[in-house]
Amino acid sequence: MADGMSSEIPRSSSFSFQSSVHSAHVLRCLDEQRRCDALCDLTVAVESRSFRAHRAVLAACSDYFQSRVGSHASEGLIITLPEEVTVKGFEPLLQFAYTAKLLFTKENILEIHNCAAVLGFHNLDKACFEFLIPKFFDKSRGLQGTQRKSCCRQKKQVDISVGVTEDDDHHGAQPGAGSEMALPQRRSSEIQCPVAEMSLEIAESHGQDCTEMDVQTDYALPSSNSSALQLACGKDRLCLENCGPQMPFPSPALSSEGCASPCLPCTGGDHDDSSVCCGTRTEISDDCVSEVAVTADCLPCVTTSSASPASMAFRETLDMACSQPCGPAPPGPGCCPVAPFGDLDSSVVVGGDATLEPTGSQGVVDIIPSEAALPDLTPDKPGPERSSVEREVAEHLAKGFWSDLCPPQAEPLILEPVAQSTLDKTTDFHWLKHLDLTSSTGDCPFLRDLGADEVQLPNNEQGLQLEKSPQVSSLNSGEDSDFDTEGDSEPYTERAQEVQLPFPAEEISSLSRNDFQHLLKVHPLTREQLDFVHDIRRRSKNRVAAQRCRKRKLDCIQNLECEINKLNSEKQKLLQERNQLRISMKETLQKLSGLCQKVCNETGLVPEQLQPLAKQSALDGLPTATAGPHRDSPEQDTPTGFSVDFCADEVITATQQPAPLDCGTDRPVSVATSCPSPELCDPISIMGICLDRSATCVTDTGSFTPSPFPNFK
DNA sequence: TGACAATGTCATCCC
DNA sequence: CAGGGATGACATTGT
Repeated sequence: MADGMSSEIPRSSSFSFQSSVHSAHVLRCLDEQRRCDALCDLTVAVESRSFRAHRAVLAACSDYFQSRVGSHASEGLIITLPEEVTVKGFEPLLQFAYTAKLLFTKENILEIHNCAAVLGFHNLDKACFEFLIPKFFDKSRGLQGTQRKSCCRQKKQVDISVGVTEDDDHHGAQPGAGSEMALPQRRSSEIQCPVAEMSLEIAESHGQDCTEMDVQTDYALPSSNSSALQLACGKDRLCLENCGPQMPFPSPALSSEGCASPCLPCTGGDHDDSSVCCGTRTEISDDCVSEVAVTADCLPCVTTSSASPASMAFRETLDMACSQPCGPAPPGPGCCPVAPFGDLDSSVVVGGDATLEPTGSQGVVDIIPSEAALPDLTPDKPGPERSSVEREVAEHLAKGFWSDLCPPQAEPLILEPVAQSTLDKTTDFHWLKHLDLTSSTGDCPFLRDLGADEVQLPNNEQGLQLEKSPQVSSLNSGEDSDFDTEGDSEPYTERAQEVQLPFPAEEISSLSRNDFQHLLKVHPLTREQLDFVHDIRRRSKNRVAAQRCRKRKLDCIQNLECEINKLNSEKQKLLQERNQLRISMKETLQKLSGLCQKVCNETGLVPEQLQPLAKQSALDGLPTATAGPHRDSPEQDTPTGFSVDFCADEVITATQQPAPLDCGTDRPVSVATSCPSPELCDPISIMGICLDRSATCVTDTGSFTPSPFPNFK
């Protein structure tokens, strides 16, 4: 059985991990390097100032630098920018290049725009300036209208956030549009702008539609968040990346044709649903911050693809939210004000139900998994091809996944306590509690063990689910089948009619204990009725318990099989390691033999003259040297009682026959003091003996026996 | 028609 | 002590 399982383990599975926070981390590191002038290979001279930077970064952001640095290879390249480029305009652009954040004021926006145009800065011109500048200098709207409200009034700079600005505009324009409904949104914006300077956050890849957004909606310019755009693009797959701490909801303006930015290639999003086992690409996508794509050749089908109901439901909800009339209507849940770019950490609770709930004021998208969607994550049957490898990969990826969400080096998020607590939950797999792991996750190789071992529901919660959840599980679904199945329902029904139960028989098993007792109190029953009711309830409960028990048993068996596979693979590894060590030891021995021979030749010593050395060394360093007959080779016994146990081929023999080798006192290693044969008297052979003994001891016992010839190592 | 798996039920133990 | 969960054993049913 175990062998069968073992043989079914995909031997050549390939996996890929894609982290979208990586790019942000790299960018952050580059920015730090720039600030420290580390690894900077370019000096940009602007007016009277000079800026150190990395040419690769600037070349990647600017056509101008691309053309200027492309042909230069010198380290100390200095580029003097044209006169029309000013420090006031260039500095924010440089910062943008390293942070994707553009800090600007009304005073320097034009200069920035000018510099960006001259330098050919990507993703800025059409993306923002065509949108921002008219807003700044549009008399009808005016800067006053764009100023933030209470939350950001203390800012020294003119703080412009497109989303918030328009949000405020909106509030101002339609004060009567349900102030109560708008209140949470306003609170949200208050929460989300505690930063000293509000920066316009431009996603590098979703640029060119700000104007459209301007036309269609003024709410939420998604922060530097291409993922939201990708989501909103209505592409076939969920590909959310680089969400900020508060995931701005995709603007309806961007939800369809408005997204000009190419969605990043989401790995494996094109495959169909979870119907194929071999070659299936399994994705674990956080839908917001990072994406973990597991490509396994033969993993069982646990594919959360775009076609799965879970993700479909997710997207449907998003679409629905996107289609909300965010423009003139009061801001809906999806219309979050722009969030500080911050770090690419996540406060997004990921799940399957795709109900995007702004949890209070923090604007966190809280996606609660749904029991209805969950079964899609699980194959119908537990496949025998599950292995510990899968589990390990899943756990590893899950760990990396969440660690990606919460990189330890990240700056602390500015979150409401609620948001933080939500985040805390995410880091602890608590979100999985929302999944009905107690029932059917055993079918899911990626969730089964989490559900079984790590995500044990609290007792009360579990009991709640078992007793009250309408979608309790496949196990409890049996309760429903009590009265539906042909075998049981009719006798129950008939019997219920016979005893004239005053309440439906279904209630007997579906009610909790207290409710059941209350029911019995409310309805005075005869003895016959009471027996019948208790019988039904007992059998129903027992039926469910039996199902649970069987499932547990199966899970236990599978876990044990996984354990067997794991141990087998470990054993194979160790055997390979041992063989390699033996081979290397033999090579070392051969080299040593050559060296000894060389020593003999050069010094003119005969091998016998090296015997005292060998003897002394053996006595000093070889603890197993004993004087006694060799039990395996008595023919090698010497008159003095010393024997030489040496067989140069033993290494190879041991390699071919992995039977345990004796080491230590069982096989006394002795050194000849007299030479029964020239071969045994060869010092090289003697050293070889010792080394071989030493090697045997190391490989077989795991303990290291010091070589009697340390100088020859 | 027998083998096998799934499921229901009962008895029993334990909490 | 009653109620309920867990589990082994057996019976039944469907494939």
